[in-house]
Amino acid sequence: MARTSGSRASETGPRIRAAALRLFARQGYAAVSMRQIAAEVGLQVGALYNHTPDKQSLLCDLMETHMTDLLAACAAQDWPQDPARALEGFVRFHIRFHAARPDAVFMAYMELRNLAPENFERIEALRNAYENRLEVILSQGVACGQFGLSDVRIGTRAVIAMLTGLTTWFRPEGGKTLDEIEEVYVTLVAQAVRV
Amino acid sequence: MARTSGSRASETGPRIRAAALRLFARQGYAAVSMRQIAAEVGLQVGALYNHTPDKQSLLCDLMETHMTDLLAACAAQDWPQDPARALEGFVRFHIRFHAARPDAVFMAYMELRNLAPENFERIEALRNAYENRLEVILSQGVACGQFGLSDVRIGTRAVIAMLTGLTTWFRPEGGKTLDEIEEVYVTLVAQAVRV
DNA sequence: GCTTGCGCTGAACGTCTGTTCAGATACGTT
DNA sequence: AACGTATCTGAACAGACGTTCAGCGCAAGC
Repeated sequence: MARTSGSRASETGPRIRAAALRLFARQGYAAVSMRQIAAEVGLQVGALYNHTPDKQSLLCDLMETHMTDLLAACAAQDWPQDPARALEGFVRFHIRFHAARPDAVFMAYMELRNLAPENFERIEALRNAYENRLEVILSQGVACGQFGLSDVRIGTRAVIAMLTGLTTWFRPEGGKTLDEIEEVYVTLVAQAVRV
Repeated sequence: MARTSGSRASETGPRIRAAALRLFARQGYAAVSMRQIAAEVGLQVGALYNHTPDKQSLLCDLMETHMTDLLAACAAQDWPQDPARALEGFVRFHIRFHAARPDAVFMAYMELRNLAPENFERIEALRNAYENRLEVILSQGVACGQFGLSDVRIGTRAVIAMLTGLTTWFRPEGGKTLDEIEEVYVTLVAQAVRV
């Protein structure tokens, strides 16, 4: 046997990445084998290497794609000048974006340590660029006296952690809708930083 | 060759667990081999099995010990009746306890998915017992009108996430001391839940 | 309709995995 | 001083790992 009927690189590549993403998120990079990914897509192991140079690149590609998507979507928003409204917008944006792709978020969060050093640096830079968005909003709010935060850097990290933590327990079938949760978080964050 | 001079189970056991903890925290359970742990302690692989039935038990032991320590320390505190003061105490306790054992916290947070199902259930129950402490404080505060939280369950998780996230970026050699960070967090949390 | 080459299979590679065990040795006990 | 047990070494096990590659077949381009 050989080439399967209907096989095309333009479809197989994305299917491999989708399978890898799901498996990496659920079991962790180190615990997932290339054979497992291949089986999920319905291929033999060797075929994966027509679409990725190696396992590490697969992880790195997924991480970079996720972070790039995040930054692009973030940039596409129109951000209010008013810090309080910008902060509210950030909370809503973050929650919506992350709730829409739980696997990617979970993987991006957990698998940083499995990146080769040079890949890690690149991904971390993207992450910092995103967190910097929030930091700018908070520092503007502090500068104009709207926010009473005593340390912007710590505040930024605290808010990010609070928001990102949502993805570790939120399940669509749970009692609360995402809209309800969003409102709670908007209030929590707004109050936390108010003067 | 055989038994090494000065070898004793009462010392080797803890040394193995300490090495495993450090390695699991840094590289992840699945990425750490038994040979690696043995090398860290200065043993051959086989010797590990005098002290643990298998790799999974090693992980589970470490997780359970951590959670048990956490609950014991938490119970040993004397908690103020006043919800606002109890909340402040909880924040301080959580930060101090977790900052003192970063490896254990990181492992307990990241490796839940690598527990066998029956182990997972037990550990998760311990975790829930801890989070319940905070939930009780928050709901008491809401009940007596001190806190203006619109949803206690979501608020609990948000606060826990915010506090636990601290361990992913806090390094003792960083610019801020733990005391300074503690004060910022106390304020952030107090404001977030106030009416 | 023939040819080219992409994308697949199936098998193989060397290495590493967790775990077991016979044999050797140092320690605690007597 | 001699014994027995606790603890270690060193080697072995079967299976899984990431990666490579010769060979085959299908689809697209002429």
